[in-house]
This record gives sequence, C-alpha cells and structure tokens, in this order.
Amino acid sequence: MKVSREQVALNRERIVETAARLFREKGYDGIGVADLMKSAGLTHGGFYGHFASKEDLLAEATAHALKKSVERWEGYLAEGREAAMEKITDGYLTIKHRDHPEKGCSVTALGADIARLGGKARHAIAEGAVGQMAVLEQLMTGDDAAERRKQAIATYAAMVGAIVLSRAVDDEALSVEILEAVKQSLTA
Amino acid sequence: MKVSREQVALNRERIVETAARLFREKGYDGIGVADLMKSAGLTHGGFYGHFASKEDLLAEATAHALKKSVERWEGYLAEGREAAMEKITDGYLTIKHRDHPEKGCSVTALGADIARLGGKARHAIAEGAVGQMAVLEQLMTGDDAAERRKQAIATYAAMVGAIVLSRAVDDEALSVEILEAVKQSLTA
DNA sequence: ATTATCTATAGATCTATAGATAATGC
DNA sequence: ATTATCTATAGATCTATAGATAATGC
Repeated sequence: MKVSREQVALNRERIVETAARLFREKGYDGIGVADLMKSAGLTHGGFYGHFASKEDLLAEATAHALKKSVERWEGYLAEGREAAMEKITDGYLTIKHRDHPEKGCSVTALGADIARLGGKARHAIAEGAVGQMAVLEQLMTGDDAAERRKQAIATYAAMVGAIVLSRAVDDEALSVEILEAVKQSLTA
Repeated sequence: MKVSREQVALNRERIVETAARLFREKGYDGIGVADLMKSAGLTHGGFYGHFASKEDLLAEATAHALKKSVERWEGYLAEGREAAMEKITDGYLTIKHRDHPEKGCSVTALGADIARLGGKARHAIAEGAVGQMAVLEQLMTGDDAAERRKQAIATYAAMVGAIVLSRAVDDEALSVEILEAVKQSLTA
C-alpha cells in the first residue's frame, strides 16, 4: 500500500486543502479525522503519518487558506486603488461569501474556535490578518501612514463583523442589510 | 429527590445562566450536558426534564445573555448620547471583554457555532442584534434615520469584528492595536 | 529494506433515555 | 399520587495508536 514520494506529497496537500474546506464549513469539532480523511480519499489511520494531531492540521489548513486569500488581495493592488478596494469589498461583503464559508475568510469561520484552542492556529490567523491589513493600508486615503493603518484595521474589523453577523441572524432581509450597510460605509 | 416548584424554577434558571457562561467560554461543542449540569449543581440525567435538547438550551441561554446585554445598553441611553456611546465602546472594545468571552457578547463567542447549527439560536442572535443596533441608532449623528441606521449597523459590525480578531490573533500588541484602532474610528 | 497506507481497536468521550428514588402538593 | 432528580446505561461518536500489508526506492 506504499505510494511514491510524489504521491505522498500530493496526498498531504489534498488533506490540507480538504481540511481547509471542511473546517471552515463545519467548524473544528464539526468534522472528525476519519470523515476528513475519507473526503480526501484516504483512510483515517494514515492521518498520523502526515500530521502529529488534528490541531496541527488545523494550523496548517488555516495558514494555507489565509495565505491564498492574502495573495489574491495582493494581486488586486496592481489595478489601482479604487478598483482594488472594489474587488475586495465586492468579494467579501456578498451573499455568496456569507453562504459559502468553506471557501471564505478563515477568521469569520474559525476565529472563535481558534481563539479557544490556542496554539499554532492562532499564529496563522495573526499572520493572515497582518497580510490582509497590509493590503488594505495601501488602499486607505488617510493623510499619514498611522492614520491609514488605523483605517485599515477598522475596515477589516467591519468586514469580519459583517460576515459573522450576516451568517448568525435568521432574518434574510436583516442579513442582506448588514452586508449592504457595511459595504456602503466602507466605499462612501 | 423531588424539589419544590419554586426550586425547580430556580434550578432551571441556574442551568440557563450556567449554560450562557460555559457555551460562551468553551463553545457549543466544548462543554457537554453532563459537565454543564455538574456546574449547575445537578446531575446530567435531570437535564431532559428541563429542556428537550442541548440545542434548545443553547437557544435559551443565548436569548437570555443577549437580552441582558441589550437592557444594559438601553440603560445607558438616559445618560445622553456621548456618555452612552462612551460606556458602550468602553465596555465592548476592551482587553477585559476580549479576555472574558464567558461574560461577553454572544455574537463574538458563538456567532459562528450558531450560524452552523441553525434553529432557534439563530433567531435569538437576530433579536439581540436588532436590539443592540436599535440602541446604537439613537446614538448616531447622521442626518436622517436611514443614515443613522446604516451607521449603527457599520458600528456594530466593526465592534463584533474587533473582538473576534483581537481574540484570534496570538500577537498581544496587534490585538490591543485592533481594539484601540476600532474604538478611535468609532468615537472620532 | 523501507515506509505510506491500511484495518482494527483502545479508551474516552458524547447525547439521550429508562427506571428507581424520595420529597412535594393535592 | 405526582414528579423532579437521581443512577445507570445504550449507542454513537471521537482522537490516537498498534500492527499488517504491499509497493517504492535503494
């Protein structure tokens, strides 16, 4: 049942990507190692050859997802300030993002879980947040760097809060109103 | 082992309050019915005489915690706009709130869990959010009601996001910077 | 020969229920 | 007599590990 080194690397990558998706969708406690490995096309006993623990995988999956997200935002920078800001808010403050946590922001989907668990996953969140905010800083219009940094933090917090709130309420009209109000407040 | 009707009511109340604290502290999956009942001074078999399921308790505990929070905010209104706004942000955007989720905002502590679980708890969140935002609306300075409502939503989202972020990152300086930046952006 | 993955399982949870117990309240 | 709480347990999880298997890579 041994596979090639190349296949081992591919298997590991598939586990990380599957975990990034399933943890965001179901929460850390919402998916077990056995089901997760099954989704990646492997059996659960093999998991511990790749990772020391489920928490280690969470940290790696979170780092992976946030890194991809930061890179996407960084790519928008070339298109100019206004276009970049529009792409970021249009991608984030939408019904599509609200309804697809498995492909969305890890802070909104796993922030509370990770805050409780501690460990390496919290570091992954910090690195991701620093990366996202660094992009936002370049898009802010404040007079000096300190002001732009404050604006970037406030902008990111509002975006995170908007998604958490829009997912948590059972009132569709209110949920959409939250997304719209925050988007308008950030682009006004 | 039967107790008086009065005692039954007190026991039920204590279960709800214990649950409101422990769910916020440990997350919905982080505390079991047995440990929860033990914390309330009862045995776990008795739980199902009070509640149909653990999820029903979550809904009731969330509604209870948010109702108390809305009432506190409403109490500030009598003190005038600026004083009320200061009390709300000083109570929310602080290290104390960040470090004590068990006494804090249910949206930040349980929003993601509840979004996934669905059911009555989502309705409790919606009612709580509507209540908090209604208070904030009265404190906003926009020209018309529609503008003040938008401002209230954006303010609430930024507050929620600030706490989620400040808890999730493992960098103390960054965590404090987030709380400070959002507080300044809301009171500037 | 080495090792990645497999099957099987240990041991510790979890929610929910069944039936016993004993104190309330008619 | 009724019923709130108790003890005990069913049945279904969960993470992690042990040892077998079989294909890679020296």
